[in-house]
Amino acid sequence: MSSSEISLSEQISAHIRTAILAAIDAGQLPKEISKEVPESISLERPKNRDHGDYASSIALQLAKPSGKNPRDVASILQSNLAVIPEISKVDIAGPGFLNITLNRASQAELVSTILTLKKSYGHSTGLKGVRINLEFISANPTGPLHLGHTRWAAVGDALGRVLSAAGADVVREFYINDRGNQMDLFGASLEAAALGKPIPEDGYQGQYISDIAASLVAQDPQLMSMPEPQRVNEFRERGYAWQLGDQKRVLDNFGTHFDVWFSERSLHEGGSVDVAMVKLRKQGHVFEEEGATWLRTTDFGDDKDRVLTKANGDLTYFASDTAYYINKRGRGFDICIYMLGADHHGYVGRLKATAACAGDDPEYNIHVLIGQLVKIMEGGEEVKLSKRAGTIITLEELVEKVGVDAARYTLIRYPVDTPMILDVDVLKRNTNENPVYYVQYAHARIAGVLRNAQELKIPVGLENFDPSQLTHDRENELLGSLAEFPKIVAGAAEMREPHRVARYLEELAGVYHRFYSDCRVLPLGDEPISALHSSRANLCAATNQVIKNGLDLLGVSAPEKM
RNA sequence: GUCCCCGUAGCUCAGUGGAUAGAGCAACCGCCUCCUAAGCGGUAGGUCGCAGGUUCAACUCCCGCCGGGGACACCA
Repeated sequence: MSSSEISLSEQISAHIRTAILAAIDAGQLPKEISKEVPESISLERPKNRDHGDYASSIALQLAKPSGKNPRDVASILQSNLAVIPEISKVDIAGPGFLNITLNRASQAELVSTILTLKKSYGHSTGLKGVRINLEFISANPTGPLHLGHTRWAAVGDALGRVLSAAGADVVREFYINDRGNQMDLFGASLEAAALGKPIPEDGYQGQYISDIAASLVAQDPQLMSMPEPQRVNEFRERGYAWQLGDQKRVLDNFGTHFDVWFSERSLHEGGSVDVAMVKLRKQGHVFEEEGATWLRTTDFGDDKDRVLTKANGDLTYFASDTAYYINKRGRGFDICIYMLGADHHGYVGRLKATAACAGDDPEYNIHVLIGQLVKIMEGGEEVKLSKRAGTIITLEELVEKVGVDAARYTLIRYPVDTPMILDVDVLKRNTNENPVYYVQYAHARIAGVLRNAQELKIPVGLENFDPSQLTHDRENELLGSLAEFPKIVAGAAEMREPHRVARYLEELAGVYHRFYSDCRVLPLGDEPISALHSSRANLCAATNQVIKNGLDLLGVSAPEKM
């Protein structure tokens, strides 16, 4: 790996570690602290610019074990670090922070790195070789995708992209609950609607049922004259196909794509349930009681044991879920990520216990994300949603109102474990209130500058880039932000929190706008073209690459013009 | 009753144990004879729900309260 592929902060971090070990060898620090020295020294970017480009609190951490004053420890490290070429100065501040200021030219080399790596700047290898099954949405094929599904459609897709960028081998999977009572109710509801009869008790209401029924009959009028039970079965199966096709179409328009559409039926027909049962029995956590077959999930912290097979011989949904998990692991996935709605939070304990019953590590092999509710505001008040009354907002309706970019971006920029309120009126506005425009505008603005640079025949490209030109504080700030990107992406992947990428982009856009107001990129009037113009244009190009890469991770477009 | 999530500026919310807790909006004051003003600068706004504990260091971790939301089936 060439040095340009290791970030400057990683190099500094490694230098600090070397400096500590050297100090121990030289007897400046006691030998006993060797085991206290972390594998990688964490650096942070100080909020306050007076505190340098990077800061480390390592001296504070090592002070106690080495029996020294933290400022003395810092002072020993300071002299060992000062000789490193990339570092221009090291200050000791406060109780013993090491504040490191980088040599500006070496920091500016980042522009070359970004413009060389292009799309892959921000990719990492933290999850290399890890096979991840990412399951999200998994709606019943009995109705349109609603607001809750939409949150997952955006966040799940972004998480998939982020995990891939971190090197993981990701398969996105949609589990189709196409088996059981709900499907029968769906079929019966369609049939009733077609015949003009009242929808059955607990059946599916809503205009969409009559719409589907009508188009099924229009496709094949003979449906109406079929004998029972064939007719209701046909309504169920054709309705299923219609609805699933509709969900696929809507998700496709939304930019969310799945690698696997996994049918619950296939789980049963393919024998996965039997395989799972055998495996669980072998692990010794299955027992019979009161005529039912149970899984002793309480062995692993669940609050009660769960039924696999009911007394009447039917399999429970829990049995399907369990078999599905074991099936995923059987397909070679190391980590199974589930993205579930808040109403499923009771599942977390049992899913983890299930994994443990199957002999897996519930802390590693399975990861459950619980998404909180999305409320929607329009015209200054909350839109009351009720499935029964048919006032649901679908993914498609939301996209019609605000567009794919605004919908995706807004849904992604909040952590999923907090309830969010989505204000339709704000999303229609092209102002700072709507952060997606703030970020996209930065991209469009830079694209405009670069177009002008080309027209003015300013030499761009790396052969015209001189890092020593970039000495302005704003340039330094911008370079610092650009350097953060790979860490942000890796952290977002590790924590399964794609919203961190969105927040970072807002920060980066802000830093760029400030740079833009203070640092003129293109020559003014008759000013001759200089190396500074070329170097700044390259800095702009690098910034745009990073914004583009970030927006790509969110599935949001990066417009050239606005 | 048990479990999960939340409580940070007037509002909507960020904040992986670090220094003076941040952003956008709303309020007020400024900045376009020249690169996109969908932008930038400034002022004002805080007992980080309350009380303990751990730590050199707590909005962050632990314990207990208070307040808000949600979940608890041989339902799907």
